[in-house]
Amino acid sequence: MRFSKLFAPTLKESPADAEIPSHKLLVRAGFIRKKASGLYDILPLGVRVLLKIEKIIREEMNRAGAQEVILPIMHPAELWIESGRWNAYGKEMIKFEDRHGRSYALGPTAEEMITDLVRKEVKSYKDLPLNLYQIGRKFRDEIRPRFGLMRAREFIMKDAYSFHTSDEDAEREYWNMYETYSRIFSRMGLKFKAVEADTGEIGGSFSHEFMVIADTGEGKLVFCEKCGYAASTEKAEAVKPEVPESRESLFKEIEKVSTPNVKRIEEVSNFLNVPKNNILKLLVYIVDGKPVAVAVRGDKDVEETKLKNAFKAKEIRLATEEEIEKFTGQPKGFLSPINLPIPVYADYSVIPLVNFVAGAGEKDYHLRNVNWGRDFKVEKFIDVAEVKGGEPCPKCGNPLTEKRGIEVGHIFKLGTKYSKAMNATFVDENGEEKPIVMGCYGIGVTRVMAAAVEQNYDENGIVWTPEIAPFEVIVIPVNVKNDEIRETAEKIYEELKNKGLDVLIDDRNARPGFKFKDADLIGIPVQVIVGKKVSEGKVEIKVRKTGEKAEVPIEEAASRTLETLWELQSK
RNA sequence: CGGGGCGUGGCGCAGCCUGGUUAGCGCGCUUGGUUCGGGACCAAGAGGUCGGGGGUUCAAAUCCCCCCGCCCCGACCA
Repeated sequence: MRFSKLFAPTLKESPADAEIPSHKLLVRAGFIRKKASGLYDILPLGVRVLLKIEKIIREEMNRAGAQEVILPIMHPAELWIESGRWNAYGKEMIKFEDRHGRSYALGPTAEEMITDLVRKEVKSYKDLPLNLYQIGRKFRDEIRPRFGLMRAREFIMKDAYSFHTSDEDAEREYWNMYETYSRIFSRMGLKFKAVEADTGEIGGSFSHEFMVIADTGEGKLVFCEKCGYAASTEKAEAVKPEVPESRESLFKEIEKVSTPNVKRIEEVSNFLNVPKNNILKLLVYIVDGKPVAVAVRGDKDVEETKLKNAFKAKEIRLATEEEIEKFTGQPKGFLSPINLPIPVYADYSVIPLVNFVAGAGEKDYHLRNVNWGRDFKVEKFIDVAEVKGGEPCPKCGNPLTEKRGIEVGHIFKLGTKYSKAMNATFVDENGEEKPIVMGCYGIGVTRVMAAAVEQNYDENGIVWTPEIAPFEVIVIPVNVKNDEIRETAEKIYEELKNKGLDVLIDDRNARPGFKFKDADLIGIPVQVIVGKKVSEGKVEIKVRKTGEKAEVPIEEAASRTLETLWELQSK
């Protein structure tokens, strides 16, 4: 490809509406343009990267035995009504009608569509197992699209669905996909972690998220360097503490203290000079319409996904101030677990607490030396606090490491949720009709592109790994008006193309500095710079990532470039 | 949905508070020339319904109201 013909409008300045590096750089370097909130034009450079990402995905999915299909983006409403998700999926789904008044949705995911296909065509155990995937656009009307490609309303996803005669076989495929995903992200040169995850809207029994480690990630994860345990904080389990021996003997008398206008844990801690971890934080949640009190240690945060799961609830939310007063008869900010008219569920972190501070149930007062069991009843101890770095690993006890990550892949073992709802069955060896057991597996293709940038950039621009770079090499003649330089560059360009590389030649009549800036910004991994030293028979090979330069004889330029790429890939 | 911010040539911004001639600046673009190893310089140009609508006023980019778009924070610590 010749740069003079390439539609890659680069910008000197970052767009005003971009916040995170991947968004700024992808726009600046001419990979994407915003069309509207959460909607992006993808320009040729962006398409090149996406195609490379898709190529790796296809190769690995095919190798794993999956087969590609293309399903409509327009989903008939009936299927979603049948699965019960037409309303359950909610406002995130874009719905519309055709001229006949028939309802459709723009597919946010395709369990219904694929299950419909398979239930019609698959009748016997002999047709199973089956793993079908597609790579295409998905639509989700996000509450708040943000961070460029990271959370867009239209995006490209690879979604795969597998079908099995048994739970065991579905599990086998689950791990097959786990391995496949690991290979996919490794091949892309990304630093990632597979973490145990919540199953969320999709449902199913267990799942893993593949997270690309990056500070700007929306997700948090913890992992154990020792035993390999890794989980999303939406899922990570806390170690259940022992009830302290003879704790009753330590109990002191409750003492009521005046705490005028002191509400927040931070304020209480300072005012009473008590560490946050000896204060009870009491929250009122509305769990599927019913109020419950949730107690956690003062220095902990409630992880709402864990809470939702602990109650097997459909919907949970914090109570409003009015609701709190209505259901508890106590003022917000001074809630006491004592004599609460609603049940108190306590997080594991409350178990070891003795003589702690809690609200007094009346304005401007707290209590010291409160003890669960003696002063109030705990309905049940549940694990609902967010696990943080430094806390013990639930598997081996080693302190956990905490990182932020971008979810680029998610695999689920679905079980029979959809096959039962949609009556997708097969006949087994004994002539018995059974529901098909399913799994599903997604990769956010456009998000991978953003995540890759988020993980690989510097002050000069993007630094692509060779595997997904839009071009593997750029040949830069520093002055195209100099015949010797131009001709040498053209020769090397042809040679590199003949070696099968994706190569760009910057044949623009521009100053060298201008070309260097663009090459760095776009992030092409290897630059072959053809300058004045051609007269001495030499050109320069520069590695974008490290800035290392090597002078090589013209004849070796192509082979040395190839070697350089090899080295970059093996790292 | 709640809160905050922004909207001025293609891009990034100033001007607005305190209304007053031709609405500025940098980048980019066009033409000519000089340059040519880290986003050159000189000269001459083109390009704007100041997001939209309504209002106040002799006069509105500027003040008021409504709407639209975009961004950020939040929808959590009782």
